[in-house]
Amino acid sequence: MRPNGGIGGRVTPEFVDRRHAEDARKAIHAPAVLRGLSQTFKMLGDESRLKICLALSRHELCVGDLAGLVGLSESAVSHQLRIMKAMRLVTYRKEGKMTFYMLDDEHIEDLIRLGAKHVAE
Amino acid sequence: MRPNGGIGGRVTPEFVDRRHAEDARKAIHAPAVLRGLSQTFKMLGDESRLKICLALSRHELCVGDLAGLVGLSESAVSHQLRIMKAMRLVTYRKEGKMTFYMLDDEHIEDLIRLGAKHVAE
DNA sequence: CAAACATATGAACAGTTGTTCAACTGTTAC
DNA sequence: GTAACAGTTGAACAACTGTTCATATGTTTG
Repeated sequence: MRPNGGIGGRVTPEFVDRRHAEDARKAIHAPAVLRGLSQTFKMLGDESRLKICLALSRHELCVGDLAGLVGLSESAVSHQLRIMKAMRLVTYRKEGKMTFYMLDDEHIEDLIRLGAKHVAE
Repeated sequence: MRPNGGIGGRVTPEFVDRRHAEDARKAIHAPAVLRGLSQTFKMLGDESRLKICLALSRHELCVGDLAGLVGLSESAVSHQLRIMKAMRLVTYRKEGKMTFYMLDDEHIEDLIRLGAKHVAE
């Protein structure tokens, strides 16, 4: 269960502080939830994707305008949008030769707003 | 300002939807805030770091116990803790040969809790 | 039909990331 | 002192990530 049988590192097989460790164990979510959580944060952990989310927070936008706003090529934006779509962060609507993207989840905006509070320290 | 002068891609120099683009521009934070935001999310975007944050949400813990809880070597945990310390996510307290780490910011827990809501869909 | 446009996509590439391994520092106990 | 322990650190490496470039798809206009 505990890796590192190497030269340095801990040898003791049990926890130093059993009570705290038990509490901590309970605080760690199930693997599936954990994966989803970290993936959601990872999506917002990229500056380009974060900008895309912010740009879409007001209205839907086409890929070209999105590219202009975030300062990326349309190709790069399109690649990111595909990932974000797969992660249920955005949806799209087709109209002629254009594709309009919009946020798929209102929670995302709350998440960014709360994150901003942390940054403001 | 808009990259991609290549073969494919948009040629139009202006925004298709000027109103929406203006609104979107306002919604995108200043570069410094943006960087801080994405870095904060990136910290939580790694499953190991996320587990460490969750484990520390109840009590302080020493490196060895932390390693046991998240299923990593102490070396790996120590490396992560160094990064998290630099990002002001955790602080530490030394006691003899042990080092006890704790969360440095109560906002982080709120952020994770809100993220969990998104995952629950 | 062809040309112009908006977007999508695949391969390739550079840069980053997280872990491991080995060695090292500092502390406690004998 | 020395041995055991707890933690830190640097180098190395594989895996992943985001962008670019070229090309492809589908739509509208003449």
